[in-house]
Amino acid sequence: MRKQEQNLQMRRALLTAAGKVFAEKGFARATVRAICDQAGANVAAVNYYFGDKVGLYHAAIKHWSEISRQKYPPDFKLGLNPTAEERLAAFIRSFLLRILDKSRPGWHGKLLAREMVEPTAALDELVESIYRPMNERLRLIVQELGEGRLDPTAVRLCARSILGQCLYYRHAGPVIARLDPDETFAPADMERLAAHVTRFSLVAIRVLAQKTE
Amino acid sequence: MRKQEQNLQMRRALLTAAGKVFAEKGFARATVRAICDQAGANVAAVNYYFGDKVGLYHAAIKHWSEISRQKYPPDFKLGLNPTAEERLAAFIRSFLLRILDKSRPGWHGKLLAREMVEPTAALDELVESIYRPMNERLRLIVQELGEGRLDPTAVRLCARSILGQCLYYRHAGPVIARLDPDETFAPADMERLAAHVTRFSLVAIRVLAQKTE
DNA sequence: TGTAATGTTAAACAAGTGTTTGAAATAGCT
DNA sequence: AGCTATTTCAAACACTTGTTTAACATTACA
Repeated sequence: MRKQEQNLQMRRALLTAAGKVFAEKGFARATVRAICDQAGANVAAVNYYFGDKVGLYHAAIKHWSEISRQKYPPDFKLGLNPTAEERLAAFIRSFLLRILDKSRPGWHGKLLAREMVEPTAALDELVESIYRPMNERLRLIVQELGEGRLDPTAVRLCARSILGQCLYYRHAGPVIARLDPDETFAPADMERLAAHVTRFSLVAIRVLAQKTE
Repeated sequence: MRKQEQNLQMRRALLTAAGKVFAEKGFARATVRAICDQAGANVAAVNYYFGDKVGLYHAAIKHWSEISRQKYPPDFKLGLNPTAEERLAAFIRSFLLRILDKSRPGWHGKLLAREMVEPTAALDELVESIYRPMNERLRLIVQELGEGRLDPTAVRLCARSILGQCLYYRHAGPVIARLDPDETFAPADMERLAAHVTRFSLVAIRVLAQKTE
């Protein structure tokens, strides 16, 4: 095997193992030994390829957020000249699917949830590359839905109300599982979820825009 | 000093120190040494009074959730025979104040947020003693607001939409701070926040109840 | 007052952590 | 083939962790 391939292959294996272990255990409780075992590598591999544990952590977060963004673009299934309603529906749908993804790209959602509760230096970069653009996109949609009758503060609050409804399923997962143990989260359920959040938010924004005129 | 007093006093000191350190660092990164230093106790104190580290953790969670519940009853400032709208407003207000409290009782909010991301055995008890009653109370309010025109699934989804809007400020705090660095969370701001969530949810529930009839 | 129970302390322990090291193995290249 | 650069490996290192221990101090109580 060529050296260059070998290098890339081990890097990938480490990033994959790191994504899994960090998502499961968090930064503190994840051990480089567990990650290296998972990757079929020696304990020293992490230091050799990524300098140290936090280097690997940053690389893993960046890697999987890239993957996740590619899999769930925020304008998924949108035609040309979509209405604000359609854009809101697409935004909520892709956001929900992204943060609740249970496959590999879903590690990003777990990693991010942990960053929220216990921020590291990685969060600053994540906010700029992911959250700020996303937030801006959502605010434009809300603003358009309000037809100019919502002041900036109201727009911001409404955007948060939307994000909060989605993120609840990510952050409060364990509580939901205990309160409603029989509930499933199959693809069809996800669509129903997205539909609810969309309708709930849509009517609220419309009525709020009417009232404050 | 009497032995009994001494015992209670040290228990309290440890619970206070544990609340602070666990809330700041989480279970894994919190060290019993840091807690004992904070409490002015010897390293062996934790094992003497609470058996081991997890024993202290459980005791601290239970203790501060008790304190928090006493400080923010869900029917705060409600008169006799309140309307569903008033009960919703009171619920949201006290919930927001509770999870965003920055003083000692606020440790409960942080501890709970950590339990969501990384559940321990303590979560089961917390769900039964806190979340299930709270969820039930909220569902009744939503049901009444829907005037019987919302099926159980819709009621559950709406209740989650409300909780999600509130919890966003707790879970996404670091992101909010980076996106809107100038924003303050003084008492007056909290009231505005509660007012927004209440209005947003109220109109959404009302319109949704009309549409599905 | 004297014995028992209770609380406190410093020291040590055993296990696990991230990281380093220096030798061995492999691939690249002339 | 022979030399160099890169990658792998087992072992060890330095450190922190939760917990235990056994001596000591204090209070309880007869």
